[in-house]
Parts: sequence; structure tokens; C-alpha cells
Amino acid sequence: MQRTDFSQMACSIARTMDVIGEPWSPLILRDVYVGITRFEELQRELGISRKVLTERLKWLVEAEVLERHRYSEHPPRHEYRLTDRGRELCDLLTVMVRWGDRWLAGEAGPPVLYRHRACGEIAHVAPCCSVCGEPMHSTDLDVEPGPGAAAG
Amino acid sequence: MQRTDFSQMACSIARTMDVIGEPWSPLILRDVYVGITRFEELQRELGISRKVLTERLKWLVEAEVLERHRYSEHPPRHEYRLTDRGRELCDLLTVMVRWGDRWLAGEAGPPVLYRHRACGEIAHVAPCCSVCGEPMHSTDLDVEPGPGAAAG
DNA sequence: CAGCGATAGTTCCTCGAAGGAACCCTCTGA
DNA sequence: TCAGAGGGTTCCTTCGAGGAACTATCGCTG
Repeated sequence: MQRTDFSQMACSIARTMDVIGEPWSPLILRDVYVGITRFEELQRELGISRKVLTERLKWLVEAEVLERHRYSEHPPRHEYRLTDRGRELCDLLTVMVRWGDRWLAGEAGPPVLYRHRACGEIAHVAPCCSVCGEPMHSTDLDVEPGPGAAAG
Repeated sequence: MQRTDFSQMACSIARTMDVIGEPWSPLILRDVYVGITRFEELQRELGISRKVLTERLKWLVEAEVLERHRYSEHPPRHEYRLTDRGRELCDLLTVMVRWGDRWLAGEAGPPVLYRHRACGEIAHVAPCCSVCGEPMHSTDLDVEPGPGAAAG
């Protein structure tokens, strides 16, 4: 996709960006998430070039974020579905939404609102600590080498 | 940067990807976050082309995610710092890390561990509801049009 | 059974962005 | 006065994005 190979870097940000490191992929995932699952629909909705859409879908299927599912044999028809991996990527999308809403939405306000089914309220996502449950921001973290760190 | 203009779309994912929708920007932010703040350092650390680094830094400064700060008059020397906007983008990076750790780290395990300063434990970020505090995944959400939705 | 439309791509062409190497300028310290 | 670091800029090549046109299969309708 891009010239540099980010997938081999010892960094989970780089490896994630290797999968969705251009703007169309997250938008494709968003659309699949809301039920726009077919090639033609996606192309119309996004206004993406058919060529690029073909490439991205192939890439996302290879990355096991989407799967291509045949829903009709005659004629052969496909739809794209989120895998578990893909569904968890959508959590990342909700965090993107939050940042975009906060810093880029401007006067008009957020284009979309999210209602948390569990509590019934309009809400946004907040980053919390998996251990203690308290808010967890990048400024609250200390970084340490992990088992997969490059040999030093 | 890319040919299509994502900044004008009525979607906070698109607008966010307009800012960091290629792999280098998140890596630059990560480095600035951990204290690698100068052009030469960044270039060496990332292995990025000087030309592309120049472009990305300019772009991130324009997007008000970084600011260029002169720390020496004679000779003129600069460092790049995170703005508030940028610091909040780092929260997004921690979520990317989490996904990458989970799905792309493989046998070796995560390259980096994060210790939550508040509780002292190695932890990862978990998406929670800003209202009720319970876990909030993309599958727990209902989507509604917001004030900034395109006229329909 | 001819023609049309929907689905799902593929091919071709052009232009801009990525990568890399080389070059430039300023200032400092030996 | 010359090497070296900091911080870029310029130039060249190649690859990917975007867009338009083309292909192929099947179902429906007149």
C-alpha cells in the first residue's frame, strides 16, 4: 500500500497503521458496521474509486478484519462482514469519533450521536484502565519494554 | 496529502483520518510523546525520509496537534511539542496499541507495556461509557443523527 | 429471446505523493 | 578554518490514487 513496510516494526501503532493507515479503510469499516456491506453500496456511499475499493476490501479481508461472504449462488453475490478483529477495530473508530467530535466538529457539533444501550444515554467513549477502572489518559502512563520488544 | 479531501466530510472518523490518516503521523506523535522532539532525532529514530518528515511536521503543526518551539536563538533550534489536541490524540494511540497488541503482536507478545500511574499496575486501555462508566463497545451502541449531520 | 439493469469487478491512463540521495545554510567548538 | 550537528530543501524515480470506461453474469420484462 505504502512504500515503507510498517508491519515489521516492533510497535503496535505501526502495525495497526499498516492495516488501517490510510483514510478509506476506517470509513469502509464504519459503513460495514452500520450495515452497508456490498461493493456497489460502499462505492456509492463513499464516493471512492472502484479500483481503490477493490484493493482496500482485498487488503482488509487478508488482514482478517473483514470476511467476504457469498449470500447468493446464482447470481454470485457477496457481502463483507466484520470479523471479531474487525468488530474490535470499531472500538478504535469510536475513539476516533470522540476526538474528531471534540476538536474538528466546529460550530455545527458532532454529525452523529451514540446512545449506550446499557444505560440508554447519549454518551461518548472514555479511556479507562483495564485494572482499576479509573480514567486512563496517555499522560497517566509510564512506558516499559514488553516481551515483544526488539532485542536491545 | 491524499487526493480526496476528507476534512469536509460530515464524519468525525473521516476528519480525524484527514489529520492522521497515514502511518507516519501517529508514529511521530508517539515519538514526541516519549520525548523525541527534534527533527534529527525523529528522522533517525523513524527512518523516515527527511522530505516526508518535513511535510508531516508542517501538517501536524497546521492541524494544531504539534507546536514548533524554538529552544535556542543562537543557533536557531527547534523542538516539537504536543498541544492539548495532540495529547488527546495520544489517547487514541493507546487504543491503537491495545488493538495491535491483541491481534498483531503474535508469539512474542506486546513490544511495550503500560503502567497506569494511578494504580501502579500494568494495564491497557478499555473503552468505557462517559455517562455510566460501564464498558462500551461498538456493538453496544445505537447511532443517531447529531446536530452537525448533513441536511437530509 | 433481445434488451436493460443490478452486482461486482478489471483495465487503462494521468498525476501527485513517497522514498531516497544529494545539497544547502547557519552556527559552534577545536 | 574546518569538521560537524541541526534543520531543512531540491531533484529524481517509482508507485498508488482517482476517475472513466469496459467486462461479465444473471434475472426480469416486454
